[in-house]
Amino acid sequence: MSVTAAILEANRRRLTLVPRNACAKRAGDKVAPFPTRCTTCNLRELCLPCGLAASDSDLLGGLAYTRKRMKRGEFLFRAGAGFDSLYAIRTGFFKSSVVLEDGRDQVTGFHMAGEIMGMDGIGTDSHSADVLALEDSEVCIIPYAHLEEARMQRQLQKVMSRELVRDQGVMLLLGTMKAEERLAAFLLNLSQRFVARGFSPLEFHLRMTREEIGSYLGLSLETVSRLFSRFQEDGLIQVQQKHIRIHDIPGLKAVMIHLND
Amino acid sequence: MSVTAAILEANRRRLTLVPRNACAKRAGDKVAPFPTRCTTCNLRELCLPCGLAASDSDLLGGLAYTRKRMKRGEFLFRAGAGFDSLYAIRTGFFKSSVVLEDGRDQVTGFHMAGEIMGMDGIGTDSHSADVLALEDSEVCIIPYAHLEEARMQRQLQKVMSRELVRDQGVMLLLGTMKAEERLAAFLLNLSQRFVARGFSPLEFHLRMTREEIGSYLGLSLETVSRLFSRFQEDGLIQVQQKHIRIHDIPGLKAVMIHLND
DNA sequence: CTCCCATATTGATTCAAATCAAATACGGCG
DNA sequence: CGCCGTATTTGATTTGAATCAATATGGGAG
Repeated sequence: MSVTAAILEANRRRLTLVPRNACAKRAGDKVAPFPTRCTTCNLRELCLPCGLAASDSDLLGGLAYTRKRMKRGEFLFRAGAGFDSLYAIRTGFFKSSVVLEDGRDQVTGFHMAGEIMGMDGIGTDSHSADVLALEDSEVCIIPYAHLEEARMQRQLQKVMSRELVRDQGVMLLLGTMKAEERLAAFLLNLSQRFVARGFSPLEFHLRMTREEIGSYLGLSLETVSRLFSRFQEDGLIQVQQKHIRIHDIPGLKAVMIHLND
Repeated sequence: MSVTAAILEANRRRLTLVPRNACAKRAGDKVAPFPTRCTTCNLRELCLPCGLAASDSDLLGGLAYTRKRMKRGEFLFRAGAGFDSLYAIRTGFFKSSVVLEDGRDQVTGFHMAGEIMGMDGIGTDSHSADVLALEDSEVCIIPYAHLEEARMQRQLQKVMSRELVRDQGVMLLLGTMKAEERLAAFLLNLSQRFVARGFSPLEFHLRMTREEIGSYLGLSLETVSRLFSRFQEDGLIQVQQKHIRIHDIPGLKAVMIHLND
């Protein structure tokens, strides 16, 4: 696989794993009254890639987890909070970000259904980033202590490894790409992630603001806005506020890898 | 812990884990004739953080691994190569990098004694980055398939999680910091990693070129060179080619978090 | 020991993107 | 339904860093 393709693929592959058996319910708020069983989850396809798919249905059969509903604008966890659990997104959209003392912050990722969040907490037993719901969402709570099954451990390592590869892609983007290349890469990445979830790859709603896109891409919000306008003028996309329609995927790829010299 | 401190700490904590028992020797080249035992390794302190330290000495006792010597300029592995093993650095210095089609490349990390490399390969069974020895080095080969012990699995997850946190720090650096802040953060990070290994935090030799530093920091080599000169004029450091002497740690921290407005 | 090539420094100029500054458009709420 | 605050677009200007260019320095090969 080419490196560019690898970057594009990275997010699509950031798939989910499932927890070991039913979790203890967490103290208090907004959790589902009963655990949800993995066998009836409509994210099964996305949630059980590679190793844990068909061949391990015996394991799958016994799995269930506690859900938690989140309102838009609510934090799943904050940097510094203690680490207990991983979170698999059932529905919704999240952003993660880290903050510097002086207030500058950097969006480090956007997350959608089937993806795992919270792995930053494993190493130090506390989270290093904030995670915020960008729309009303629902997550599965996967207590880390309950991940004992060896197949689960391996699966988690795969997910974490892919996250490392995805981060390499972001570093490449931030370190070597020009503004227009960054935005093109961003749109292509979103497109691939949507199609992997059964949504149209050519038409979707952005859940984040221009400012959040800019933060993620290391650009000012004005630059993001201008680039959307320019891409539209060039016939690559159609933009109306947060609604995006992609007209020319090859054209965006050409912008991204700078073939348009 | 503050975010800035977290960034600085991230690399220091990127510590090693040990493999499960003696590994089969690999076909052919430059490996040590006999496996090296963990109990006699002088990186033990660095290699066995947290959970696997004193309390797990029973596990430690049985551990040994195959070593491999590397010459400066040699690749440990290339992007696309199949994944078998993780590598713990015994001695030496490495850089990892990813390459885009058009030749642009990005240094994604520098690695020194006690750190683990190769975790990018776990997710897809093939490596996504190149890893190159920047000086004559020696690594321990840790076949991934041999990591069965649950404590080892947990330990690996901790190491990978810290790598994720470290990457967040790099994204913050690339996404929000100005050139001088990036170089200050880089020097402070190196300083902390050296001191954790028993070297002076105030005086060290850079193993990488200005171009490699620039690539890692998302800057041109000329900018890196100019900033070294400016830091020297400002009395923060003393530079003579690759030899660095730090004179003012607080000053560098002030540059990094932009307190000098 | 000396030559040679890669590496590093420094200067001049250009350029991409940030910042500063309005104006406009939405979306949520009373 | 209209108001208000937030988000977005667009324009003007500044600026930080890249690029282009010319030396200088040093380490390694022979």
